[in-house]
Amino acid sequence: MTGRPRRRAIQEVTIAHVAKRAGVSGMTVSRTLSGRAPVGAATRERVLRAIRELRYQPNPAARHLAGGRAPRFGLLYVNPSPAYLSELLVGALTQEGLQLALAGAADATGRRREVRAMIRSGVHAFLLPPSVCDDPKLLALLRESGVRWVAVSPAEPADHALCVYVNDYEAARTMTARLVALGHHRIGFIVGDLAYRAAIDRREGYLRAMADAGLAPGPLVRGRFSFRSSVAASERLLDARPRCTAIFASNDDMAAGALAAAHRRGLRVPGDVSIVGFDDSPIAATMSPAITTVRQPIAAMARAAVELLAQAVEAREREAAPVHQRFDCALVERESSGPAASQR
Amino acid sequence: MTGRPRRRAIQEVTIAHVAKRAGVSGMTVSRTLSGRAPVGAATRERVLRAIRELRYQPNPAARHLAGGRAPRFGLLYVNPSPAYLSELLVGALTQEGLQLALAGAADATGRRREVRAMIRSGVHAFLLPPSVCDDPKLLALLRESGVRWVAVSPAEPADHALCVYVNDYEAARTMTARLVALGHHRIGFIVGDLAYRAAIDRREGYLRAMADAGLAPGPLVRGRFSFRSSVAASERLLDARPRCTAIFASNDDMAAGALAAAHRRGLRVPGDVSIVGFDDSPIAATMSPAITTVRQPIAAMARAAVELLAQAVEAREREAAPVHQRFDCALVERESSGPAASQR
DNA sequence: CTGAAAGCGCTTACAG
DNA sequence: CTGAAAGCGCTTACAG
Repeated sequence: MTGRPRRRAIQEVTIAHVAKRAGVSGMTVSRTLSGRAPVGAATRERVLRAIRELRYQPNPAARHLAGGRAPRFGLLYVNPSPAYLSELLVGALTQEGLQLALAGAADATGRRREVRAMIRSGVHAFLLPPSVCDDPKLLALLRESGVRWVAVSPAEPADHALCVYVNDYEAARTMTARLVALGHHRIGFIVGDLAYRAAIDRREGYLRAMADAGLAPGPLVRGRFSFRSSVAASERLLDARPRCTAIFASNDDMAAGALAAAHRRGLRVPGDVSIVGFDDSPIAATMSPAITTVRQPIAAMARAAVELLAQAVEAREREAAPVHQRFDCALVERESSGPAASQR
Repeated sequence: MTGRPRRRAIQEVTIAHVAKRAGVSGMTVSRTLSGRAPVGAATRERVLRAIRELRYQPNPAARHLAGGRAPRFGLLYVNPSPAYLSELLVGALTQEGLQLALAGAADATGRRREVRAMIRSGVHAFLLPPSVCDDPKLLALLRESGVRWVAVSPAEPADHALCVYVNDYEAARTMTARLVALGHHRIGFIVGDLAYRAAIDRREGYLRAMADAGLAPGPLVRGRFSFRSSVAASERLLDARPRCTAIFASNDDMAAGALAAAHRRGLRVPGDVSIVGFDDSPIAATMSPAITTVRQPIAAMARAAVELLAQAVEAREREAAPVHQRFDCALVERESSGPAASQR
């Protein structure tokens, strides 16, 4: 007689069920799944079929405990835009079974304290979004602790063994070229906060495209990435003569500010002036007219970042080969841009 | 001699270290931590001290495996605002060691498929944000599967054993009363999409406050929660005579639309007309003037939701006592509201 | 009030 | 190419 089980299962189908059905040991199932050791072709087939038939799904907690795989990752965030954070999280959490510990201390000291606590509780690796990944003290702490990290859009890719980032330069160049193709010759540019690499790269991309088109760069004014900073800057831009037929703002908040400024001046968008932004933040689709902008593949970057990290942790080498993965942006053409007035 | 360990530890300090230092068994440490069984006061003290001295942090994966605690939760999302989703995630992930599986299928059928897969992989319970929690077929599936869920701001709280929601009615009443206190007697209202309970409750709260103040409800116009829908509606509101001195929009996107309409009409905000919204979405702080609005404690609700769910799962009863937890909103006064013109 | 044993589901050595 | 054993860190029965 079977004594009643001393413990109740937490999962209906385990590796043991699969093994039994395939007529092999649990080991072989594990190996088939991981691909980390040779398995005979016929055996492999039987195992895979059993997995399919039973709809087996491995238990991440058990994997974590047994092998230090299915790692627990930490994500530190500092006051990012909510849209950015949510895309980052959605992208990262796509990884099946990933355990993510979040920390968002306000100051750098608190952040280091949280990191220490996370490491003690078994966090294997960290995902560092912009600005967090540029804190040298934090990086030093991670280095000492022998813990891995991947930087997302860092200021200085060279500081990191693993990083994913976006080609701001190329995207700004493409956007500018698109405006030129629409017949715009005088294109104003609103610079962002030059403390960020992205602001610099976007400006460079714009300048390159203007030079390539044989055009004089339109007036450049300085914003601080905020709606408010942009309104005044945009009014200066709109008052300059000859007037710009297009304005390229370094982010969407500033593009929205330019839109407001244009409305105050009684200008139609895009009839009198085209306005474009960067980031595809929620405000871009919300405004009326909806703003043409550049979309970063944030979720894809987060997914790739998690993937890189998982591989690095699995490899278990002290110094993995550095990987710097660059992602391309996409133009999102909406209503705020159109042919230059002279072309209509 | 000590043979080299056959396996490397994945954690520096485990429950065994704590037990040894406190001179007790691992069991006693576990009991001290869980509070699920009596432990002598003196023993308890020693254990707690050892935990502090060694900075012990329990391993969530081991807990999950051993007890079915530290549960794995699923979060289904459907196209929410990114700000809402990120706050929800941040709030939920506050729970130490929580494993969260995300799914965001576009259609209801895909969603049910994802839910089935998650259940098979050991997800214990689900967090259902608005609109997902109002899908009867999905609820039926969860019910059949014997799985728990908590609804966040459902249309019909009565459909759920566990839910957290916000007091939209009360918040709208408070906001309206605040405008009245600022001297506004003619307050226009932009209704949202009445398919949502929130839209209805906000309107009712507004009407209640006007009645309480002995004021005739100002013109009510209909929007669809979008910026665009609001611009035309607001222009009608602003053209009505006697003119409103304040406009209360049922969400921030519509308040931003009202702001744009006021600017087009050459009206100053809040000099000529006050404009307020609801939600404290990113656009509210971005616009200039920054929009006065109502802030929902989304992260706190998510935290509470996870807590409720964890308790329900732990209790392991088929039918836990229903808990409907209501949260209060906070007024966020920014620049877009001020005293009525007549009061200045 | 406290503990020795068994087990959660998986993977890593170690053998064949 | 395959498997029996041990173990990851914790908790749940079962005894005292």
